[in-house]
Amino acid sequence: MSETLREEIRQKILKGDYNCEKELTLSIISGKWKIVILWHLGVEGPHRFSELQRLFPKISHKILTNQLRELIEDGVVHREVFPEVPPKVEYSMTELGMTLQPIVEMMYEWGKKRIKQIKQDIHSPKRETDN
Amino acid sequence: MSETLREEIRQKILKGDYNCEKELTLSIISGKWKIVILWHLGVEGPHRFSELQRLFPKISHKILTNQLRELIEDGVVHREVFPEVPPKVEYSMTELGMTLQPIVEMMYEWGKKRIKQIKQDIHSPKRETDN
DNA sequence: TGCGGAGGTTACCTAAAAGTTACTGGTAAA
DNA sequence: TTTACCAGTAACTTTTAGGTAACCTCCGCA
Repeated sequence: MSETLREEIRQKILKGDYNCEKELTLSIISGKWKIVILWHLGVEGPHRFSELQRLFPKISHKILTNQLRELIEDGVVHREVFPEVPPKVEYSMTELGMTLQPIVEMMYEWGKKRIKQIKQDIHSPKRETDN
Repeated sequence: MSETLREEIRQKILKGDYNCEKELTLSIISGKWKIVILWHLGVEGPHRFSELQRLFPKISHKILTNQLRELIEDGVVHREVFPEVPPKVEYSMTELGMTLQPIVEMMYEWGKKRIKQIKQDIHSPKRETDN
């Protein structure tokens, strides 16, 4: 069986531990590196492990594996091993994963705008009109 | 000064601790109860503290305060105290918060669809065609 | 024979998030 | 005069996510 969801999440669904369906979505993209990974795979196409490592120099080896595995278990990322001389493993978005892209995209846009605002607020004198 | 962002997040932005702007968005909605809170405030309008408590019986008093305060600090939720007999405090979405609604909505829709799929998968025999 | 590159695992540690419990203060109704 | 309601705070514990460092394998090559 190809897994489609982390067992832990499946349990939560069955037990009714989620207050609402959107928490499932959040469960899947929550993780310090997951949306960035999703974004790169979604926008730029497949990447191998070492490419991802280079993309995020601060992520540790283990954590990257970890984040990737969870994304795979949740069915949004696909892992393909090429039986080659030095092993080659490619990660790509699944069809399901691609359906997440619009959300990731919106989060990107929202964050970009918000950060712009914030930087402006920092550099311009604040008014004390509200509070 | 009315805060617009948790200090901790502001620091991350300034220090370049985010790999990407979308992580800011995630920082704001991440939290076990935040999107549900946002959803209710956004769709149903203002709620008082005790109403939210009744909405989510499993959340503890302190955690609810906590989640609300972070949402307030991040500028997406507004807190209004009515100086009344038994204290009354109302929480509502800010304008900024409302701009998050489409994202919350999409996450809701995505989660709903996905859970439907998963429940079907659980109840119907699986094919072993892939993997 | 022993190094290096690719991807992976394990044991362990730390920090942050979530949760519990018990307290505050004011008033209104029993 | 005691209880209940409403919102909040402080002290403390538990859980979980993230992170470090060391190890493994397979093969190819110097």
